[in-house]
Amino acid sequence: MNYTIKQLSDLAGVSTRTLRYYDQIDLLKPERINPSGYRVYGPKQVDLLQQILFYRELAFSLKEIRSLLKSPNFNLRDALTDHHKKLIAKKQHLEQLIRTVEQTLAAQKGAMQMTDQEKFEAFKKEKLAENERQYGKEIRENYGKKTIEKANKQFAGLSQTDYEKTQAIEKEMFENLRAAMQLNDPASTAAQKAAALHRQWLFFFWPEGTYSKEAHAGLAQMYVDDPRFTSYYDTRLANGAAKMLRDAVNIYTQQN
Amino acid sequence: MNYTIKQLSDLAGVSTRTLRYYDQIDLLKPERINPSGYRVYGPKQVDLLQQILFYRELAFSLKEIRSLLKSPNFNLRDALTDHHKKLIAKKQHLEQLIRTVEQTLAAQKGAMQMTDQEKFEAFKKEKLAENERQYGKEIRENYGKKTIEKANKQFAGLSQTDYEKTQAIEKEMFENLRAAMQLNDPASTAAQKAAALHRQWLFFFWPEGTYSKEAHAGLAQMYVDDPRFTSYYDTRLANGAAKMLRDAVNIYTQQN
DNA sequence: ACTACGCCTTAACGTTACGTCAATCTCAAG
DNA sequence: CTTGAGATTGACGTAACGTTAAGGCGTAGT
Repeated sequence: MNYTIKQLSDLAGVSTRTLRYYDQIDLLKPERINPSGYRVYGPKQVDLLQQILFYRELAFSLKEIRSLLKSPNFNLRDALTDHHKKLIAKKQHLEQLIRTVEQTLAAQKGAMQMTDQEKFEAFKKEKLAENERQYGKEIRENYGKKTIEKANKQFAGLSQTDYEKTQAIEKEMFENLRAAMQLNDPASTAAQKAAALHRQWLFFFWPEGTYSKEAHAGLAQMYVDDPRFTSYYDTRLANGAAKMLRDAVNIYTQQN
Repeated sequence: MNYTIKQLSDLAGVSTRTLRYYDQIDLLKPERINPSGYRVYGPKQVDLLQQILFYRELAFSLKEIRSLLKSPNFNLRDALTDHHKKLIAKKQHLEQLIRTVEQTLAAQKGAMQMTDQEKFEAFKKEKLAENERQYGKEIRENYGKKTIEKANKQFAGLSQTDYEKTQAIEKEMFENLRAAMQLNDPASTAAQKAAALHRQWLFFFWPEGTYSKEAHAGLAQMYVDDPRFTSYYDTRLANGAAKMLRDAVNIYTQQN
């Protein structure tokens, strides 16, 4: 039973290029070469190819396969054990990746819902603060203090008491975050308190049931990745505030 | 805050080659080039690099990252979802690989233990059969039938009754396998019966507690991969017998 | 015999994300 | 002025083939 390159490639389900390549790298040489220069494969080559493809499916590199099949004392056991370790490591890496992507996705979702209800609340608040800085005096003069506070509450969609709570929580969080910045330690008590307060703060803005550790950690990551978010924190405290909060939240969500 | 290529590379923890490459592929261009041809990076580039590295950690390709960061309506959500799918697929593939490697390892282990107790039993049996064919008559004449049977038993380390059981089981298995070969269907009742009998047969030879589905499936795979094993089955029935048994065992171990 | 068509050959570039020289130029310090 | 660190471009190497390109067999139909 002799085969041309095409016949063998059809038989084994690989391309002819693959077989030529295997020839080239001395992995699978044809039995002989006919007068016209054609490669001729015999049954031994068929068997060998099967072996090769078997190990290839196990994601061994061709170089490894060559070693395995060539070395007389072919140490399959060790090679398999070693290979197994590598695969496990790869898998764990992949799982980490997937977790990160899920976090980012969750944060995205959170952010989307926020923009759905009229853009990220932090921006709203920022705008409100800006508005007040710029026009507050004027408005207050015209309509009185109560009018503008009421407007602010409505803009954020919060009740009077809730609005006051978020203000207080955010203030306290910033204080703790400032302390954490001085300690430069995201694991410090201050930093962890800031993370916990951030969580509390989020509960006022995120739709019910939206909160999850992943979304929280993901959002914190977004604070660092998206310059618009970063500025919100960095301008209020100092450069690196967003990073500090992210690191604190990462630790916080991992521990709780 | 301007940086030379080395400074930025130290800051970000990547090589200068990487930065030159990113420049080359239009992923991250320096802010400007100074009169001596040096690359000069500014804060915007630092931010961009951070973004790039963030997505790179998520295992996005550089091409994808470029699209993500360049397109104005950069659709992170869809990209992430898509990416997530790919990662999951990769992970499942890896898990399949790991299972296969584990099966192969388990089979190896089984085979090793067998060789530890004097080489794979099937070979022993083969040798015994050969011995009997070649010298059986002579021995029988000299020592009588009982002597040789006793020798066989001892060789395999089995008691008299166990020895007879294995003989019966193997015979029945071969009959079912033969039927399966004619049907050419590893899912057929005959094939599945053969697989079950093969399992029973193994129990006599494998050390207690050694049996597992993985080891069983792995051993069956070895029957196909190792020509010595293949021949034991193929010569007793027909070409393809080892494959049929493997396929049957694969189905069997998956279903039970 | 001629031609067409399928299969064969080698050669060589493309892919990914850089690592690693090599040859040469610039800069700051001693 | 020398020296050594750091800068530049250029080019090869990596893994496992896919994909042309240009040209030589083989055989079947006209």
